[in-house]
Amino acid sequence: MPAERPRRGTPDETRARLVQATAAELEERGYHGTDSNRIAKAAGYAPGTFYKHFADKKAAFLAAYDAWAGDEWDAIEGLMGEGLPAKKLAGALVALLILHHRRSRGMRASLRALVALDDEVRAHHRAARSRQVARLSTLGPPSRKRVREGALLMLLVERVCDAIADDELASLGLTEADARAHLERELAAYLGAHAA
Amino acid sequence: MPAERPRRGTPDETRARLVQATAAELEERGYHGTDSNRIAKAAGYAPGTFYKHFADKKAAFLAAYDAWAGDEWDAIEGLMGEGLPAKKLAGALVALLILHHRRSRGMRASLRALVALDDEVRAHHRAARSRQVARLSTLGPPSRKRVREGALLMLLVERVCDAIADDELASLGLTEADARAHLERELAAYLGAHAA
Amino acid sequence: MPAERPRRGTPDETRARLVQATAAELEERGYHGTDSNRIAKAAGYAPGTFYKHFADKKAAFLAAYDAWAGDEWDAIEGLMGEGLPAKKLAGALVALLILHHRRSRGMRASLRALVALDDEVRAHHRAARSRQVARLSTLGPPSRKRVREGALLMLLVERVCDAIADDELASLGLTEADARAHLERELAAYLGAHAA
Amino acid sequence: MPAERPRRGTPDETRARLVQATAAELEERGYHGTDSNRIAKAAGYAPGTFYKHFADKKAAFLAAYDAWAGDEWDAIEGLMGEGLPAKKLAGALVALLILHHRRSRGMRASLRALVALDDEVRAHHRAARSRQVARLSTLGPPSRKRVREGALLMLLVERVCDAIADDELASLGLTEADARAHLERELAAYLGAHAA
DNA sequence: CATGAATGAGCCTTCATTCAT
DNA sequence: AATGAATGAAGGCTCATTCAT
Repeated sequence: MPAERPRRGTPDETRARLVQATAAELEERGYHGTDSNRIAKAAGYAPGTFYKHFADKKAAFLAAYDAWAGDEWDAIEGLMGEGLPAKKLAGALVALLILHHRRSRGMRASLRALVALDDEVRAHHRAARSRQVARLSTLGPPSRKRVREGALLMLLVERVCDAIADDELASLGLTEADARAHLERELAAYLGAHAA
Repeated sequence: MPAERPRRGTPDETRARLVQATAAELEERGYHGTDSNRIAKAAGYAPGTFYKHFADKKAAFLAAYDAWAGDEWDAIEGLMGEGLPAKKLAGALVALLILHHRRSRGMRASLRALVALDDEVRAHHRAARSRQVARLSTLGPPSRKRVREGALLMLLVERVCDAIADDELASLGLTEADARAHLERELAAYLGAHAA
Repeated sequence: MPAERPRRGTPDETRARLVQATAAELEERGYHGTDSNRIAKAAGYAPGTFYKHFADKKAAFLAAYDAWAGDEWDAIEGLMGEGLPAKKLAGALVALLILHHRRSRGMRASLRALVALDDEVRAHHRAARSRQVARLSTLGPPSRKRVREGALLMLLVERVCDAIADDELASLGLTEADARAHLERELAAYLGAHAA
Repeated sequence: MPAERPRRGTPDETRARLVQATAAELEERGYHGTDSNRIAKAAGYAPGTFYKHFADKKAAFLAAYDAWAGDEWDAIEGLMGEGLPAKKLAGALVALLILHHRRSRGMRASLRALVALDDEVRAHHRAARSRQVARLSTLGPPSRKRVREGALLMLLVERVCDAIADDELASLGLTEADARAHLERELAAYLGAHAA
């Protein structure tokens, strides 16, 4: 389904379309399941255009990852700035994160595979991680202990959201309600302690 | 390093060597980073031999996964059968799991990528998961609540062990000691409640 | 290093800059090692500009070749018009030619490859060759024999200068002094016979 | 014209066919004018087969070059071992070399282009050169002076044979008879001096 | 006159898989 | 049971060239 293509546009628009097409392809077929020609075509361009905007396939992947991670954290911060009470906030955050993970199963799966095997992707991911922790720290008094708890909580939340997004729960004997409730409880505790 | 192998042996020996070579290659280069010829050579066989023992590359991967998961759970059950007190047991389990994860970074990364994108691998993985939960249930009184807690704990443990094995902790502002302590605490709580 | 250039100028200036950039790129990377976009950028222009001035890549190559060959023969004639004695003249000529070859390794290598395989380049080159022989003939009494000797001498000089410029001598067991001396002797003999 | 292909042969035969096809393609279209798929097909094989025998396109080129240079020098040595008188020998050598060059215009043109721009090819060529000079030295008393003369003669012979093979003579105002006579004279002088 | 985004054919190379021996 | 030469579809990437502005 080659999208309607503008015969000429600003580089930024073109790049944005390619990044989006990359994300969509990643979602549907994963990093090793698509190819740059396919991505270009999905965005409405010829193969060569892809390489005017990315040095290689990996670069497009990283750009899509950055866009995705950026969106997620913008949404998180937006939500946390609304001044909701801990319990409500926890519920809203969990809902937000699950939604986000549901929309990025393929990307997250590819990310893990590449992080484990590719040094460049790994370095990129680690840097993004550090930035996330830093953003987390700005959301409250950054004591060493709180950062520790926050980071560990992030890992839990991430893994459980993945399990939900990947329909893994049934095989674990869990329902989505179980999982949500657990996350909300843990999050509320973390957020409440901060408020206290 | 094409292993020097007896060119003839029982089919089971051959298959076992191929499975092991698959695991080793997976570890070093990941599923998309190796190829069946390479695996065959590493095991000391010709390319054709690989396809005498596996229908395709994926089948070899699944066999390697099964062997790996089986080993892990055998070790877990062995440890839990030793009758250690909750705290000691928690420490031993954490050590065991970290070790196991360290030895299977590549396999686990490949697993996640394939589970998310490949229906066959997903079905296989889900079945294995259910078996793991079942094994967990036999270790104590299988109340619904305990199974739930156990499953959620498994997810946490899995994710944190991955972070340790993948050297992800530093980017999260954590030390390995932090992570271990957290897991041991959670595990001990779970195991202690059971004992009571 | 995209040269900073006046974006507007007379077409001739633009063309001259492109020809020069072509020569420079040819030198550094050879005909098949550069591309028209690169040449345009090096000259300070956009890709399209290249094709406003040359029908295709080959045309730019031929223009660069013509400029180069023209320069060389102008220099040769300039030197020969100075009325030096045969021996001195031979020395000066050899020095001049070596210098010229040193500055055009890439161009000469590309030339040979294209002449052998491309009819258009070949025809162009043959025409240039004939002009060179004609110029040579004007430098003395154009007896058939002398033209013959001159042409054969040109081939020797060309090949030995190439060997010098390409650092090929060592592998032949020769020093640069050997090669120079040989050329100077042969040239002096040719020139001396003419004077006589 | 995909050649009749043996469904299975010894690696050496296959490789030999590929080397020969490489030489033929080089001849007809030059290094940058063919591609590995085309060579494989011309030899009667699929694309993948090419890469079972050569690491890359360059390796096949070098193999073809080695075969060509080896053949030429074997023929030269064979001739020189026949004990012909200097004059006859010179004539036979010139005929042999011209024939050889006529059959390898494309290869020689590609060689020069690659030697000038590719370090690996250059190193390979230089090593071959040294071996040729060494072979030349074994053909007579290896005084420094003789080696020098021999090497310079090699350059002349090479260039003039190229000019003959490339039909360059006419544009130089020379006939093939002129060129042959010149080479024979120089060669006979070199060989005669040795005999003396 | 010059731009530069876009093109798309095509090259180099890989690798899961087959099959005659 | 094992071999290993061979396959061939396909993927990553390049680059000469065009054309709307």
